Amino acid sequence: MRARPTLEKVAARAGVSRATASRVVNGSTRVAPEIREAVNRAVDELGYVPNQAARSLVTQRADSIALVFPEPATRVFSEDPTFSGIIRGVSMEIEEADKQLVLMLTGLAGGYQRVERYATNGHVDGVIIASMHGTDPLPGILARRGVPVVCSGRPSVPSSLPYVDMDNVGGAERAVRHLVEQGRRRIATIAGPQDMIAGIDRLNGYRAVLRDSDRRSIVAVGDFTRESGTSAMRQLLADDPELDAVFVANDLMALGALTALRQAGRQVPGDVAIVGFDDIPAASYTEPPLTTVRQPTVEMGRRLARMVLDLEEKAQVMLPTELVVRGSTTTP
Amino acid sequence: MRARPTLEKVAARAGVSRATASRVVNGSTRVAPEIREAVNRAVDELGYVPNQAARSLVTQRADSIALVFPEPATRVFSEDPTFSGIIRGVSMEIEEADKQLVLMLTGLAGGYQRVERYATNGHVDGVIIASMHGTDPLPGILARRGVPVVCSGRPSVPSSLPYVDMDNVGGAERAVRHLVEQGRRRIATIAGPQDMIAGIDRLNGYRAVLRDSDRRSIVAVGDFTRESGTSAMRQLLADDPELDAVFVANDLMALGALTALRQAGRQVPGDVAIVGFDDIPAASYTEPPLTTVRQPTVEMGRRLARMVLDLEEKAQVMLPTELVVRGSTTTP
DNA sequence: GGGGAGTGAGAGAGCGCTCTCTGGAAGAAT
DNA sequence: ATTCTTCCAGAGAGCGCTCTCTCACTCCCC
Repeated sequence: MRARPTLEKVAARAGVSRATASRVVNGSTRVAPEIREAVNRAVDELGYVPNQAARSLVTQRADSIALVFPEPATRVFSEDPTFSGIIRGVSMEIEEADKQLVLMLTGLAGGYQRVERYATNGHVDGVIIASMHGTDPLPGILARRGVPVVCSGRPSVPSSLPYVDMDNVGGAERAVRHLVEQGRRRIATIAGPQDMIAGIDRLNGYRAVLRDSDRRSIVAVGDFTRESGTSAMRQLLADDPELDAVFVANDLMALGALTALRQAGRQVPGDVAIVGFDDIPAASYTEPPLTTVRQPTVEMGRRLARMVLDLEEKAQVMLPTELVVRGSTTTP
Repeated sequence: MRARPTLEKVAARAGVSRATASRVVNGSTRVAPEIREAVNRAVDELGYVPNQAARSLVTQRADSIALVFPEPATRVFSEDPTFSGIIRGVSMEIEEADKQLVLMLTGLAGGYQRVERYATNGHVDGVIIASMHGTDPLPGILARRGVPVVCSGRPSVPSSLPYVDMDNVGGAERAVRHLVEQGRRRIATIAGPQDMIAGIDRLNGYRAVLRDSDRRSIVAVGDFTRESGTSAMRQLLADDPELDAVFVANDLMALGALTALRQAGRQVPGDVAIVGFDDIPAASYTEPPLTTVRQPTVEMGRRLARMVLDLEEKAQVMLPTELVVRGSTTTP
């Protein structure tokens, strides 16, 4: 491998000074066309690529941003495309801005310190935290340290930190209202973990609609895994065998609930209608296909990236969710 | 935000030279205990974190490695946990080595150039390419440029580049042999794309066993998506209504095939036995649960990372796969 | 024609760090 | 007591780049 050429070499070859070569490489307009031309030719001939470390050292910018996934998230990772959607969205924007994406899956122990150290030493220009738990201390720590931070999901304690959240409450309301409109009387819910904002909000949405429509709420709590959906559904059926609908706080649990309903001999949607949340690919392929609430995950990733890159103002943003009606709540 | 302290500041506070402070920070043993102590105290008090750019500039190392996913991979991403397994494995090793993971999802246009430029300018110490297509030119290009490269999956053109591959042939053979042992006579296959090494190898494994057991092969080709599994299955049923087993080259297509079989009124495993490949989570939850071939994806990620980090010798490695027998091929 | 404005290119000072080289002190060997 | 080792700390030279400052030159207007 030939040694990588330096700006010095390019300048020598083009017969100009290093400073001028730098100007051309960085696209300054204040360079005479013929000189610009000569430098560009030298760059091409030598295959020159700027050394990022040297550049970062003087500019104090890293041209890369970190995307942090706390451990609990990575576990769900495999079956839940929410995260891959966010990654895709973030990646697109980052790529467009010609920056780099550093992915950090914070391990079990010492994950925080690692991210904190990494983020505060000028490695990255900003951090996106795909935190599921609204009480995560990391965003606050980094913000205090002066690192630009944007969170996916609203922190559960009010703060001034920018975030991009999904309209979980609205989505849940629309889902439950849909069940009400279908004439369902006894509408239960399988809620998500109550230490995650998504879990809390979706339950709140459910409660709000039931209150307005004068029905009583029937609640079981799961942990967003398929298995927990199955056992929560069993519990609901035991608690209230007459229930005729269930709003499940995510699709994975809904898949589990579907299994429990089948085992219990309940027809879907005949006996029990079911709505999920997330619109994962599998939701289209269940029998019957699952009515669910779609989230703009890629868009979320894009917005997160644009904010942290300062391409748009850092703010507290709520993205709309959308009800996707399929066979699990209506007969064609 | 207070400015980040430099080594100079730490040295001044500890009353030593910058060189000595550097020695302590980098763990040299040739420093008197009391001085080491003093420096460490200064580091703590000041909250010093080394500036990576400056360090990279002089050491010529980047302390980070890139994980590249070509576009076709990212599309499957969402439903196929193979990639998240690899990411997890890579991430674990990288974290252990205290390096960073740069994730690059190469976009549609100009993805190669971008990765090439990025990797050859000293940004990263090595590149892991999660290439699905064995003909990908990127690994060769980078290797020629002197960048350490390791591929996931064997290149289809023989080369000396190191890779970590799954035993696709062996897995397919075991799967098909399992069908033979179950007394199945007419064993079809839904093959994967024949421009991907996994697709080719799995078909070869199928063919080898059929040849040995004196059966004729019945082949349809899909593209690893669920939909293609459905239509390939329909085609197979049309081609040979008497078939009593099908080996499907991945689970996603197997899920699709299951749908087609159900629609065609075939009992699984009564009329038709079915085996998939990958052991995605959904495979445990189909009705009946899917017999499939499990791949050590996390292990694959680890090995890839260890090789590119030079923690183990770069070689051409084949990881074993494992047949997981479930209800889609046997009745309890 | 002279002075000021404007423009383009070079010189050079660092950015924060590592690492070699040098020097001095202390202990071992003669 | 003197020389030789050994060991540890400091001095200083860069790593490759950006960016300010300076200077030379051209152009224009009065």
